[in-house]
Amino acid sequence: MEHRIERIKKQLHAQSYKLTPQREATVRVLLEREEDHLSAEDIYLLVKEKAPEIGLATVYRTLELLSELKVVDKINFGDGVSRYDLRKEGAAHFHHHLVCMECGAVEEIVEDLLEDVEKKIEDEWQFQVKDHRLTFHGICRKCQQKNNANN
Amino acid sequence: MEHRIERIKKQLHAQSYKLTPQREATVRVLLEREEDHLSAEDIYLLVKEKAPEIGLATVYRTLELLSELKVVDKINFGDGVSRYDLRKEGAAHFHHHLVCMECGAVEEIVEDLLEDVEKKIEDEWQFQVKDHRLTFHGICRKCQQKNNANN
DNA sequence: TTATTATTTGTTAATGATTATCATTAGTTT
DNA sequence: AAACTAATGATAATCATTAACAAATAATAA
Ligand SMILES: [Mn+2]
Ligand SMILES: [Mn+2]
Ligand SMILES: [Zn+2]
Ligand SMILES: [Zn+2]
Repeated sequence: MEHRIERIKKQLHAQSYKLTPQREATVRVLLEREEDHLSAEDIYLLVKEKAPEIGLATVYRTLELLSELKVVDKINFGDGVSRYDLRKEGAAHFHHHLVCMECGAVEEIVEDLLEDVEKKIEDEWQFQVKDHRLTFHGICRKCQQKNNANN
Repeated sequence: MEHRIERIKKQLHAQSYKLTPQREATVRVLLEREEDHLSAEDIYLLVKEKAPEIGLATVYRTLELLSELKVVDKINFGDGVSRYDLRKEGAAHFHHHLVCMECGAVEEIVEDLLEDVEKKIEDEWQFQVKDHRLTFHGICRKCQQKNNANN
């Protein structure tokens, strides 16, 4: 944890930004809830527990900044809000998601499944891939079992 | 064109919805601009040229309805608006996109590049895939050439 | 140190996309 | 025609995000 904060601090300094207490508190929340996919509002409420004086705009600003630094990725699952997702340490590409259409659960896939596809895109479409977004919509394991039980 | 409208009409009737003049005008705009990725507002302005009396809310309602019927897919490229994209006729899955980070151009890939990946997801994650969203972010052919010329 | 300048923050107001409300219209069924 | 239902258009409401701006904080110069 401290290790990752140190690294983010360095990334900020490299662009001559500072790791202010507000920014640190925000990063800590993101680290603590790494599995989740929190909205700005969610994050704001959690940061408030650590730093009650923080303002919502600061959280938005921090998340924007962390997006620029590619510390977080901003995603949209189609409900009306943006969600912020910590990049896996050292990952070149954004990880994938499995979204259950029944229960809404979101599972992460860290393994990069798109290497072959990207090669194809670069070769056949002459498009130079920098990053990707991949989400599967379907039925999660739990819901499949639940459905089978009720039949 | 007429053929596709007929088919959409049948899909609507199958759920006992009607193809009203407003809905038809909206569908016609979507067909005429099939390559594009229009926002609700964009579509509203285009429909107004055919049917000036139409209201914005009706356009939203129609797009919502067409989404339910899977005639269109609602997507979000990260600017603040939802965009609506006609499904390719008979396609089981949503097509892919290449978004240029420099000029913003959006290219479509109709070929399904994810069959192997989906098989893997189903086998190794026990997740039953119904659909997917795949977008690549990078540099389009044109911008690559432009960049090379300037070096 | 003190004065000056640049960053960052919190509060608040503004914006802009989407949704809800509701009276009106069009279409169907008796 | 009367009664009922579905769909529409105008408008107001909602809600996430951004902008504005004065106050606080940190960095730098004098
Ligand atoms: Mn994730
Ligand atoms: Mn498309
Ligand atoms: Zn589920
Ligand atoms: Zn380009």
